[in-house]
Amino acid sequence: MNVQFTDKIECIFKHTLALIKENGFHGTPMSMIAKNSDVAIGTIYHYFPSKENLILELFSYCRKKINAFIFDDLAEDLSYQEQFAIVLERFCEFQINNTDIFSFLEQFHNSPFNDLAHDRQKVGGCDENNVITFLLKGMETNKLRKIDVHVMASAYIGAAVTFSKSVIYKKIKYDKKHLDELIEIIWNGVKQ
Amino acid sequence: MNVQFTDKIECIFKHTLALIKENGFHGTPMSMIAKNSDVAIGTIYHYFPSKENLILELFSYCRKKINAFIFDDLAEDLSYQEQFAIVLERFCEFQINNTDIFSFLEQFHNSPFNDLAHDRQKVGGCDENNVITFLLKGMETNKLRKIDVHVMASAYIGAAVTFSKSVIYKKIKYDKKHLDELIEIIWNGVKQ
DNA sequence: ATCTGTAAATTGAACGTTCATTCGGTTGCA
DNA sequence: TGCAACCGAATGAACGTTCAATTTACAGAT
Repeated sequence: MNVQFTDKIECIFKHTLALIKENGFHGTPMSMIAKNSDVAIGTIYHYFPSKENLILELFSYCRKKINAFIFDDLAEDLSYQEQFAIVLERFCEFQINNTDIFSFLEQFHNSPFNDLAHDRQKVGGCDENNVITFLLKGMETNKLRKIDVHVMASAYIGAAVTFSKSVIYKKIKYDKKHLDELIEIIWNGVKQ
Repeated sequence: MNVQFTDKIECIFKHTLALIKENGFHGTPMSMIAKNSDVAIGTIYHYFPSKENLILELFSYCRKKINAFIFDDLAEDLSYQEQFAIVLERFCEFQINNTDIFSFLEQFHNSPFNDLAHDRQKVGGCDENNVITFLLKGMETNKLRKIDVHVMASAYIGAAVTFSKSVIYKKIKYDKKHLDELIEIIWNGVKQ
């Protein structure tokens, strides 16, 4: 299967995300994906051998997007604490501005599809290795307390995921004040 | 619809949970629920007008269970900090020991069913009001910092949910040491 | 430029399966 | 006797997938 994304495949991905956010996995038949993407059903099956494979490829596509957004161009010259805040902020920002991807990833993680994804290295839709590596670096340089890194990652990512959901469901307004409060809670909890 | 749970309805609920955890919403037909519960399909439709209604009632059932487990008999004579730790611990313990309920609630929250649940008061499957009330009490008595209570709830519940997932997916061993680390992170982050 | 042959892309009607739901009938109990 | 609980084969709609046919893309030959 071809994996450099042509316009057509990207188009199918985008409409699939929108439909799944609206109707869930089961609620979005291939026929609807085809219609919304302005292609025939046969075309989708030309690129993806099955619906399951489409979902799996879509998952991989989403994961690349979120990881690139969070970790690409992470200014190495900033202090660790500043980077710590930026990663959390980008994480929330991505989820809040890409609710269809966020919704898809959440559904994916809590479905049997999750077992089919070969690489199980993930927390909250984001490639876990990047987060773990980042936190370990903080421990080695004595910026963070030395505790189990997966426990720390739970607090870090878990807070971000739930905060984002609260914003999306309108329980929290997304502004700098609230974000800074969240970052401060976590930083106070994990700093050396 | 009758809502005092007979043995039969409880049996249907239990098997539905197990099946949904294994196969997801779409992967569990009514016929399979009937077979595993040792009743006829017609019997299920005698108690529930539709599959959707069954899911909705099941959601309500699960929510009552988790709330009762966490907040019933919460010793009022303990210090606030001790209660803070116990609520978090019970939250994690429930999820880890009831993975089928946890899995169902996670799927439910990230599906279109969620929009059908009338009362949207929830964080991480647990009735939000209880958590919010508990945290507000901590602020009023100067045990907790006075920041937006929903932000604090994000950190509190989010950490617990993600921690539980990490335990379930075997990234963290569930023992007192790890749990205490998690509690300490959050407590350090929010204490006055 | 024009033609030609081949492979890739695209189409959508048709197929077979699965599933939620129905309903006419049976059992058990008050 | 009546009513609620219970049964499961039958129904019909929805869905994933197939495939034979058609169009497009394009390289090489003229």
